[in-house]
Amino acid sequence: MTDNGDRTGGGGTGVEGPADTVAAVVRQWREVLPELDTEPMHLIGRINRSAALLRQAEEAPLRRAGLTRAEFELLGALRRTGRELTPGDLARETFSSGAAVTKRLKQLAARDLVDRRADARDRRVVLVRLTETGRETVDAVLPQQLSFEADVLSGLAGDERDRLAALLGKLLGQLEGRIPPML
Amino acid sequence: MTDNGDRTGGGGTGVEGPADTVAAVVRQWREVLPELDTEPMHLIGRINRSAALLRQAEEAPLRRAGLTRAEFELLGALRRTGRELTPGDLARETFSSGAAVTKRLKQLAARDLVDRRADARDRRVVLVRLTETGRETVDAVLPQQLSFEADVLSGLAGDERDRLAALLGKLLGQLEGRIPPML
DNA sequence: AGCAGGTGTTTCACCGGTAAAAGACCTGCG
DNA sequence: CGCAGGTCTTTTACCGGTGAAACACCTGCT
Repeated sequence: MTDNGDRTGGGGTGVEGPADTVAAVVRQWREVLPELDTEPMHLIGRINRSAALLRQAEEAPLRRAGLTRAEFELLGALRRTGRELTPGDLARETFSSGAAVTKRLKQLAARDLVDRRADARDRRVVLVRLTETGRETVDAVLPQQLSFEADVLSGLAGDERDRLAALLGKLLGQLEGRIPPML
Repeated sequence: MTDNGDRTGGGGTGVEGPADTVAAVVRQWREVLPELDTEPMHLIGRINRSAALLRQAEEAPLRRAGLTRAEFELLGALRRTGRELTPGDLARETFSSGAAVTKRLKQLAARDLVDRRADARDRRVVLVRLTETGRETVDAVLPQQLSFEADVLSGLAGDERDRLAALLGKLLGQLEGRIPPML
């Protein structure tokens, strides 16, 4: 029982919330299909769009370092766990297929950013670790990412950020609980 | 399997915030690079992860309709504007390259979901519109998407949703203002 | 009129991702 | 022991996306 979908309520045009792209899209849908409850779009559309813009913006520092986002996530997983990981681990950490990981590892190894060695106990298993340059690369790029992120987020007050993070955490909890086929 | 599964023992103190994936990742970074300001990660990591999970979850109804997400967005743009659009328009609406739009249009036209005709005034431009079946397809899928979205969002109280949407709108405003190289 | 330069669309060559099969190896059970 | 079945990684075949070039067409200037 979602509460009444039509929250135009006050009838006022103009005194709307944010004038972002998503709001415009939702408005179009409402005009064409007024019987639909378009409320969820505001939230989910904004999440998707924010994510897309953030990714795109963060591409810049990565390109400078000659890295793909996916490659960086792989290196990041190695860096933050501080251990050697197997390709399988990395696939799980980065939410991508094993095949993709293999391909990336091949390239990263060719550029001497990671190192692969066979596991002694189980020769099916490969152990991947950062090389010195790999570690340096991550440590050089990450602060740039973070400072960019902090910059973007500076448009929100500290407590707004906190509330936003908390609410997203709650939502994410729902999502991760609901869709847990993997992991 | 990685025999050293001692992640249980390591982090025993449980009274943390949301127990989502992002929190765990941030915690790892903080341990390895304590001097970094990892605050932004909470927010941006959650946005990215939520977006990824949402996309993945919404893939299901789309597959049932035999559509890709990108194809659906293209059809959706046509549906919600209610007009004929050119490939260029569609590229801008769906934030993808012209080449991608051309490819998708070819497939959608082959399946008789869209219709292309040359513009009379300017024979360079193509006008794309939904066919009857195209319209029906969108109108059948969209409510499923929305009801799924409403379902996911039902974990949040109404005012939480509103605040979340408002905060994201503010953030999105910043982003769209900051990165406007395109559009 | 004719052409230089601009715009809209498509084609081309390539890149990275995936699912499924193949390959290599372990392990437990008869 | 020896092999059937499972696990981990890589290979294969293909798919969709992109940037840049090609193509087709318009328009303004001389």
